[in-house]
Amino acid sequence: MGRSPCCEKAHTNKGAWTKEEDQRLIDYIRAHGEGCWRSLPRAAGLLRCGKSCRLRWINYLRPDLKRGNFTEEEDELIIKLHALLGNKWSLIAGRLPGRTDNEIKNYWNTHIKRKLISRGLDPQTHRPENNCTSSGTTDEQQQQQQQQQHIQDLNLELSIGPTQSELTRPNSAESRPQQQIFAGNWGLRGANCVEIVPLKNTQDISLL
DNA sequence: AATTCGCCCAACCGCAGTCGC
DNA sequence: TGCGACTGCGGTTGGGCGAAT
Repeated sequence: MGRSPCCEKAHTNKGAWTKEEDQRLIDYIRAHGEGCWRSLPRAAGLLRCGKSCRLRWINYLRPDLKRGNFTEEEDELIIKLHALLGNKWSLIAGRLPGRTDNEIKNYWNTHIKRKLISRGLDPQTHRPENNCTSSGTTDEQQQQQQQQQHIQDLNLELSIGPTQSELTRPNSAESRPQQQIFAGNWGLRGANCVEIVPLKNTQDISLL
């Protein structure tokens, strides 16, 4: 027996949202707030599953969303955060007000990946793709190496502590050794990565 | 003008974590 | 303590659209 489906698929709409559906969702959330996604579609009179409503709200309808192109500063910040956190899009989005994880993920896959490749860097590891280059490095390559060195110089040190619920639950957090990821001056607090905290100094990531 | 190609992004899917009973 | 329900996340897909031919 597999897990039960998140919703009754036979009676739900799929695909692009209509303006009317958007408006219903906005009206409902304005009146009742976010949450209870499972019961929201029925309460709001939408033939959608809760997951779909949540995604639509978070990625498209939320009033605090910043639409439009990413700035050069945002680009660099995403690159730094990705070097720090990997594909933790929700965490990265948390440091970019008005941007969603989906938006950043898409932007990464369509723009930044290519940007890094053109700099000769591996998009996943942020290291030079071809480290067996022979003699005669160009200025551009030297620049790339300096940039890579800059990322490595961040002296990243992440520490992951217990979540709030773990802290309040007996026999959980205190009985478990603290997990640490030595990745720089930034610590991740909570398994859900609720916040990123500076551990020593922040001068290398002044944008954060 | 018609067709093809490639890019972009909204939306879906499956999994894992968390919560409540 | 175990289990089911619910939520959130990351990977992937596919439709729309503009550029190229």
